[in-house]
Amino acid sequence: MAGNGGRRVRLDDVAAEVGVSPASVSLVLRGAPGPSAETRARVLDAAQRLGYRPDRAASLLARRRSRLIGLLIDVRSPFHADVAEHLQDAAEARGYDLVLSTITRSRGEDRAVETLLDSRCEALVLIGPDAPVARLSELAATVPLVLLCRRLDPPPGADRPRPDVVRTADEAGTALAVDHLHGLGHTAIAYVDGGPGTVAQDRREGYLRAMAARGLPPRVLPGHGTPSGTETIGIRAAEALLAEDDLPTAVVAFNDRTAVGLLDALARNGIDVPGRVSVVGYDDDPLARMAHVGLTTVGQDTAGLAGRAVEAVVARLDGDRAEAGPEQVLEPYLTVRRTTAPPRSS
Amino acid sequence: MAGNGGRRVRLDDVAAEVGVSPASVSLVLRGAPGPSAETRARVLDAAQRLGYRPDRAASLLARRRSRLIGLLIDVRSPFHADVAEHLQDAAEARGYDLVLSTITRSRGEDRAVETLLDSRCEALVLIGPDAPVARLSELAATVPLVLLCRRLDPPPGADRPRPDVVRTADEAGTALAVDHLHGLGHTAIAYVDGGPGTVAQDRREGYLRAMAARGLPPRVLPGHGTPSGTETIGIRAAEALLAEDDLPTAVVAFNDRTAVGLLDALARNGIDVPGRVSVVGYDDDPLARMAHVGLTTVGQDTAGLAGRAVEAVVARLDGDRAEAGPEQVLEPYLTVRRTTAPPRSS
DNA sequence: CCGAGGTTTTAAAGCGCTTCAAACGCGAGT
DNA sequence: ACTCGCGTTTGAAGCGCTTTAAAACCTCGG
Repeated sequence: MAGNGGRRVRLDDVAAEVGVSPASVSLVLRGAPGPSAETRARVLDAAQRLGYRPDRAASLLARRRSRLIGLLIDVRSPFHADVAEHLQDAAEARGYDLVLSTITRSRGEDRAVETLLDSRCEALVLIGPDAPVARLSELAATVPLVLLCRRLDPPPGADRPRPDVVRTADEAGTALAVDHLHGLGHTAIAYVDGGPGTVAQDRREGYLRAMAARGLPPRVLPGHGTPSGTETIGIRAAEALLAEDDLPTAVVAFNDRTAVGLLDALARNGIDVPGRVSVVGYDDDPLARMAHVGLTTVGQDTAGLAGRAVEAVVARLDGDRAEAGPEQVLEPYLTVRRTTAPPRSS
Repeated sequence: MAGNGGRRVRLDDVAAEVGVSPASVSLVLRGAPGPSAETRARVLDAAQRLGYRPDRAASLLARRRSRLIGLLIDVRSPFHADVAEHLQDAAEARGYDLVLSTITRSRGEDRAVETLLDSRCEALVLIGPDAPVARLSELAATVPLVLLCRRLDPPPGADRPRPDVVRTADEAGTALAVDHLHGLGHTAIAYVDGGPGTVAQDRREGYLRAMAARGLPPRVLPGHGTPSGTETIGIRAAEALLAEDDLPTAVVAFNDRTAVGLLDALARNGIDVPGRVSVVGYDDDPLARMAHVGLTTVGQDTAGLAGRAVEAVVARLDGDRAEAGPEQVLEPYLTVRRTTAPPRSS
């Protein structure tokens, strides 16, 4: 539209065009009450005609409140991307905006968080951060903080500031997987672990408890030595299983990526899935949904997680809650695809 | 550090603490020349002690130039993430900062670009945008624009504003793949196409020309009907190949994801790779690098692309170039992994 | 002891927008 | 006619930082 050669259109330009004060224009453009219907129409028209676009920096600076929520994600994770999208929507619905900052090889969590703080965020949402509890508690003292998909363990002293926590019941997730397999008739169900980290802990714990509850012998394949939750772990696990020549009829993996590694190694060795071995993953990664993978997996309610996170933020910011609310724990769900079936009728 | 209960520390607070003017503090903090060594030290110390963090919005607003480059990416693409990281570094080295905006399901290219414009970006870099040439040309009239990995075809009229273009020679990429396979002794080399789009066009063209140059009969498997460049295309292609019972000894895929689909479908049907069929992908996706995939693939010089893009931006912004420079075309390179081998000797 | 010439420091004017108290009309009430 | 209240508009004071022109200070040679 504006094929003008010069400067960018400012609020004042619009005001001048219409013949009202900048104040009125500002009110109209933000839908604030006050201006009459006629003024509204004229301002809106002029703004449109001139191709006016408000300057975010200026607006941000002038506003008393920024209504900005900072989100820390790892841009490489599809799960994070998914949550981010839902957060975006949920925040918008509550009149907030999202600023996101991603961690990269050359940019750790701390730096990314600093960026967010510098951007006038009123609250922070961190998805599965690695930072130690002490650091998180310290941060929570500075700014309302929500931890997504990460327990706070061990909890900081009762007098220490404490972030809100929204997460999935990961214990229940692996239990769900065991349930499903047991329901199909499996009894020899192994588990591929995902390394340290609270999430991996919970999932393993859930598996162990579910097995115990059914009187089944657990079998955990260690997941250390490689980056947590990667394909490599799955490959190693498959190799270990094959070497021992003692295949279970089903395997639950910590993670979809790990499950995919497992799947691939099994295929290479001519082990039919789900004919000979059933496999269940965790995360409902796009990877799992890929047509040729069709991995049965445990999914998390990303929309729900996002919604709760925003609610927690709003409760602190708009409500009067100064303290963290109770931990919010959502239930995972099982998506059955093509990698699970009853054990071979021997 | 700052366990203070109150407001955030401002520039003035630091100034007051040290006993100098805010102006001096500003100068010191930005490393501008002027302040004496002693003042520097005292200011730095105070800033540190008070835990001062400059407010980006305010700083941005006050600065004459924003020195901000807007980057449009699709957060789901690992390739984009990779480029973004290099761009970050390259920009920083030139004294620029990156603002990134991602396209999502509910947020098209246009909206994402608007966000960038609202953020005071002085220039925009778009990675493989879908927008039509006319729209891009229009945008280029508003702000210096760099197109990454996307030809401008057909070129807008000579009098129309024109973005800079930095891309990989995709024709050369598939030619490289054909070279490699032919060098190994393959002559029956098929190609799995990737749908419409300039990139897919170039790659197909490169394949066809390379085959023709060697007097080999081309064989293109169509890639339409499904989202461009996905696993599904590869699976369909494999099925088509198997149905015809006329397997080539090698296949070049438009894309790594497509190649992976192909690989998987072949494995399911007991076709050994690379024993019976060699496969080459394109993109050097993390997917391809996964240990159990080991896909031979054509890679792009992401660091180079990023560097050129930033150079183009700087040339327009700091240099005096008002017009777009010549199109920059970088050479792709081949990474040989485990999916290619000489054809079965027979 | 003065002023030139250089180095440091600072006052003050914004950047483009929001906000809030105050001003302004205008018909109703007295 | 005069005040009151109400819906609408606006002047002006910032938001926290940068920047520039000018002031203040210093060192020296004359």
